[in-house]
Amino acid sequence: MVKVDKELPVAFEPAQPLRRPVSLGDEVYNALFARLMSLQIPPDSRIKIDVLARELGVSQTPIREALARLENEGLVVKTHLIGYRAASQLSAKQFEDLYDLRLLLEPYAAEKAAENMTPEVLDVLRGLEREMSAGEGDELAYGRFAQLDKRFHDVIARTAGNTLVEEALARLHTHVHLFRLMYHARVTGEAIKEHAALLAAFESRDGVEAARLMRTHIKKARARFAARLRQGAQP
Amino acid sequence: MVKVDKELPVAFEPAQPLRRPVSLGDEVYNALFARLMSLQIPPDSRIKIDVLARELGVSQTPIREALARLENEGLVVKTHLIGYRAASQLSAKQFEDLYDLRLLLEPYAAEKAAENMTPEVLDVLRGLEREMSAGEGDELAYGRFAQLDKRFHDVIARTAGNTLVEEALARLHTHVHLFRLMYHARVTGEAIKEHAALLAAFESRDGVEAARLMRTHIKKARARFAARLRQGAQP
DNA sequence: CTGGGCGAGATTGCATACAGATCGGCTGCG
DNA sequence: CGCAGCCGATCTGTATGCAATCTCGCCCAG
Repeated sequence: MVKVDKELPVAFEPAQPLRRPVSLGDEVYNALFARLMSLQIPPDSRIKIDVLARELGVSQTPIREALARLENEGLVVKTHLIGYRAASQLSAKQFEDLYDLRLLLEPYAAEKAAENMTPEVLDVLRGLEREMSAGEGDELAYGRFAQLDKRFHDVIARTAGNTLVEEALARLHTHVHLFRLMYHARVTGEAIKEHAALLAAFESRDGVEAARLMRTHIKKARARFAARLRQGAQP
Repeated sequence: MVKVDKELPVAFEPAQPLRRPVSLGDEVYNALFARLMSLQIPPDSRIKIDVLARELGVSQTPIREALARLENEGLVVKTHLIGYRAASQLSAKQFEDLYDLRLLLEPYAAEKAAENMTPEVLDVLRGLEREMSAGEGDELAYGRFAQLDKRFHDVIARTAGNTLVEEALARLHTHVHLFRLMYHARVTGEAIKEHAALLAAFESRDGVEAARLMRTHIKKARARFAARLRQGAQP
């Protein structure tokens, strides 16, 4: 009981001492996650446990476990005695809520990240920015841009050093990703400029400036999608 | 018992067409949640599926489902081929992270709540405050105070109208609750005064003031627990 | 006599197959 | 055309075999 103080620091050690074989449930989770993210399983479509079990060649137990996890993350919804189905597309209200929350978290993350910035992380961020710039103009590669952008923000969140904030943001980003795939606003040019400005703030470790830039970045991103939404863009 | 939990959702979701029979998994979840919250299952202790199955008189499937949900909420952790165990007590670092996050979310929630405040919600909040004041000085009833305080904040989060923020905060509050039970700082007097001030801001629908008051309330709460932590208080 | 390494039994979770219950749709009758 | 009842599909929950881990006693070296 009093060992709490001893064990907790260990939980933060970077290296995992033992590599356990992954559970089937995890594999199923990853498979489903990928299918949802690629819209291979479209929103609102039913997800049948036994079909998946046959398809993936496993029993129903790991499927259930994976679906339970996905439900908690809001990617699928469950109705008792009816079954699971992929979550609906975000409504306008949910979209606003999501960006409000991002506006609360991401500037903070940027500020902390700027303070904790290391040359290594900076290199990673520069690399991601370079890849995003390289693909500019290529409309087909938008999915790739979205992935890189997600990574960019995830790295910042991780560098901030607050695990809870990092997890909360990771959760949001998956939804943003789905939203993007449906209403793919091809406004990568602006986003790239905003990322570059952020990088400059990170280089000089200016937390206040990084927070400010992130705030405007998120606001502008929201505005870009909101315009798209009002136009009634269809997938 | 105040029907806060029942009445508020109704206000936001007017018509629930059908009351489906609750699934066993949900019941198991509630049972486990209660045991964890009451420390009947202490932190770091192993949670054996088959033992629970016999104890609750159900099979292993619903137990697994409940545990999967609890894992996503961070209340239990799973190690592949080892099993589940109750989550560890928060470390000092995690405690700081948690309060940083609360500081980001709760002032925002208070501001929005003030803007959306209705007489009905105000009544509920007043009722909760009254109950908390009534129990003042009674050390044994601290667990009860903690519950009321949690409700108080939950109602505010719900009134803010941002579901994502509400969910994020709900998640944090469960951890705060556990933390409190271990290091029960009996400083209810101060908290009650801060709640009263908040109520005044809600009455006048002053969002900016509510946000400010909430910020100081959270900061002071953090300071109260931090002092307790440094003293090395034991459960 | 003490301490460390090793292995077998017991324990536990993982995965599968199966039975019961419920829902939704289809068909046929009024 | 509408409604009632049946049937297939599907989910929920149970029982069981299997694989991996942990525990603890044994043996051997120092």
